[in-house]
Amino acid sequence: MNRRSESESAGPSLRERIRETTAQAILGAAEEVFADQGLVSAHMGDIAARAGVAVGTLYNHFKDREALLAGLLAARRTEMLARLDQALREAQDKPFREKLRALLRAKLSNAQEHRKLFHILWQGEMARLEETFPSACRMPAEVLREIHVRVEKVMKQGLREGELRADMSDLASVLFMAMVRALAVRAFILRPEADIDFTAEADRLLEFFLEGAGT
Amino acid sequence: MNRRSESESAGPSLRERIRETTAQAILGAAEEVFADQGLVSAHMGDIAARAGVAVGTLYNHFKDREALLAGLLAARRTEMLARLDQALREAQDKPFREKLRALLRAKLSNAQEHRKLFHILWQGEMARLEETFPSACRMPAEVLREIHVRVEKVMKQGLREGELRADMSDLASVLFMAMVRALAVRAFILRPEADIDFTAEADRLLEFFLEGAGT
Amino acid sequence: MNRRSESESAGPSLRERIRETTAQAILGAAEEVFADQGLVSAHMGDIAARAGVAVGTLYNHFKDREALLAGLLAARRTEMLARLDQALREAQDKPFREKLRALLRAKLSNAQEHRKLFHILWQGEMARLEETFPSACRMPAEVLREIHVRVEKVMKQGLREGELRADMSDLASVLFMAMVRALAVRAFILRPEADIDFTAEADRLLEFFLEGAGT
Amino acid sequence: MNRRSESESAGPSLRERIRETTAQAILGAAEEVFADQGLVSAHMGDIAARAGVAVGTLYNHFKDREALLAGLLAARRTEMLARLDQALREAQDKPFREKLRALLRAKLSNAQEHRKLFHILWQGEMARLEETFPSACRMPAEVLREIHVRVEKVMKQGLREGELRADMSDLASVLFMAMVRALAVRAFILRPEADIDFTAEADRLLEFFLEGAGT
DNA sequence: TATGAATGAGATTTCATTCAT
DNA sequence: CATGAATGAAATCTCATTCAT
Repeated sequence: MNRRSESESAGPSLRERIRETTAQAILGAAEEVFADQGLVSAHMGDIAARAGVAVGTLYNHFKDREALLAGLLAARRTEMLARLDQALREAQDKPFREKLRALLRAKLSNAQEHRKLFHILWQGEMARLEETFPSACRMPAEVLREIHVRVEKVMKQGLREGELRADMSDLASVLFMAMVRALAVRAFILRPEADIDFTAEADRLLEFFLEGAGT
Repeated sequence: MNRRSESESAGPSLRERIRETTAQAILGAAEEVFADQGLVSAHMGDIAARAGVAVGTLYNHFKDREALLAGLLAARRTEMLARLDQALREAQDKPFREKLRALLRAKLSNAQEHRKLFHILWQGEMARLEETFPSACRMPAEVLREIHVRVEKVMKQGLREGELRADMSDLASVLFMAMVRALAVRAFILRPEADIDFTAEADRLLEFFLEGAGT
Repeated sequence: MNRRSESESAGPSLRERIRETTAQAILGAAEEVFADQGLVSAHMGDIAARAGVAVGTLYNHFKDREALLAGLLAARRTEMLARLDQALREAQDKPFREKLRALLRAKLSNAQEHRKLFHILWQGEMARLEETFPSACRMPAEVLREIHVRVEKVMKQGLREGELRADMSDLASVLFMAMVRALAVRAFILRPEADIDFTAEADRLLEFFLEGAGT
Repeated sequence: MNRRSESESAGPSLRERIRETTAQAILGAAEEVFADQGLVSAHMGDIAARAGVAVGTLYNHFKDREALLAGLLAARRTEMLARLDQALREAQDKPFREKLRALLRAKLSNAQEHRKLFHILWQGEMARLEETFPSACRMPAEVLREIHVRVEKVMKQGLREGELRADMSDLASVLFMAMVRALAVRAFILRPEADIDFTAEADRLLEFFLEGAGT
């Protein structure tokens, strides 16, 4: 791969660091442009301009438009799942309710941080982009599934601990995620400028989920 | 809409009825193609072919691509709201719980019937299509708002009747709609072939909404 | 295919005739541009300009650049083979030498007429264009083979009539075609402006072929 | 070519020898890539990769893509003409027929050795690459002309010795070269894997050339 | 001198829209 | 009104060439 002898230090060469910086700049620009203009109207030229590089440079780092999107989604997905898993680890020995709260807060906090990309992710649940992005469009669904797996695991614990009704267990994860989605959409997309205290929101959501809206 | 008033007789002239038939055929084709290929990949040529007319004909009935989409959404929106309103009228004097159930069933039944368009509608909630469809893209949001208004009205009644907790009243409508959405997406989009008994689903959803998932 | 009722006459409609005219104009322009600028440097824009149409029009008639080249080659190939076959038919009962002369004259006359395309054809024998024109680049070789078949048939007759040496029979067709090629290249390509009497040339070539250059 | 004269010692300096080695490696790689992928599809990146250097290095040795091709052709042309001239020198006092045979064998042997480049050379006879390679594309024609000069000289001797017909003398060289080309194309390009005894082929070609195909 | 990432002009192709018939 | 061929702006991607390290 590289014939160059790593002269003395073990770390990456200067050139490699520059290359990595460019790649990150491109991903950052792609995140903004894809989110601002939508998956379809985001043009390579716009992304290049936002990243401050030439169009060709995009193609030095990503095979084509789809690979760029896929790279972006993959990078952010890794971050998000790491965040969720860390939250779960930290609440490892806590009871069901605490664990669910931890998961919820981690998700909302990550969603807020990447509110723009978040847009794309939830959108991908239904978008008909198989034609335009044969492979990248599958990732949102996969991400959702991976989140679902983690939620489901916590719900199982709730069942074991007798905190959850057995007759609703098949709906619990699905509806919980739907509620989270709704709050996030409302907070980060429909009112992006509002400064919402989502720890409080999270607690109310939890209560709603467990107790229901009835008296 | 109609540039010329019917010449002499009462009803619409033959010519106008033919015109109307063509327009309906175009809308039907548009619904299928927009839903099958997505809002972006649906091409005018495809729609014309599916409708069995020439492209030019599309432009005789709709100013441009966006007007066609807007026309489609407007037509279906009218149908849907009529359905909801009829259900509400029929349950006019019933208690909160019955009214909510009626609304829910009407919504799910309509969603199933137009599952394809439904796809577009929910998608439009977040899609970034302002560039591509400056005006049509606002309609999904408007439709959601109009549904919201009706749901909210029923929720108000629930509050008055003491069936709903006051401390969750601001979330009730939002989270209810989120749950409906989740069930509909699961039933009509993720498992389009499955034959689901959504009256039963509706009842479970109601119970979940009112009682919560906790024990 | 066409829903249109052929109103009265049996012939093609006006629209179809116009369409055909455009297609011919495009093929003509393609012939000139491909020949003038080479298979690779001939750009769709140039062809459209030469044909006096917009770029998009090219794509209404031919799927892509390669299909345009293929269409061009196919059209000319048909013409050429028809010419050769007609010449052979007219000389059907003549002796070997007359037949070969007829074939030779037909070939040279056709080559002169399409001297530009001729360029492409002979070039294709060796050009490495498999990448650029996966399918179209096979046609020149096929055309050569079809000419070869006809030449070979005449040579067989020469053998039967005792006019050809048996010990050279495997080389006869190949070398004959090589000579024809050389004369044509010299006459139509290297000296395109010269006005050469190729009936005389043809007779000398025949004599050379049969008697050799030696004394 | 060489910008600096050797510093002190007589032979070329080490640095110059290294430089020369790199240049040769580049030419070798260029020969393969140009021949394998064609004059147009051969990319600088491919050539650099095949040579085991970076793209930039190509430009340290050759001004641009065309200069690289020109350098390649020039190098091989020198080799080939040297080979022909040596063969002619060795047959200096031999009669016409022997000289022609010597020339023919030298040409075929060289063509076999550089069958790949050979491809390019013959192709260049007609390729329309003036646009792409304003100057390099003239070289194949020049090479052909230089070969022609040598063939013509031998033919003159044949005329003087009374071995050649005077009435065909203007065609003799052209048709002889055409025949050689045909055999070489057949042997080295259309059947590159076949192991052909081209000394025998050469003798048959000579006989055909002198005696003709007729009885 | 060697390196290889960045550059950007330019090529092909798509498709909403127009308009003569 | 229906038709469908023509239009051409706009998007993606390629690759020869440059130049800082």
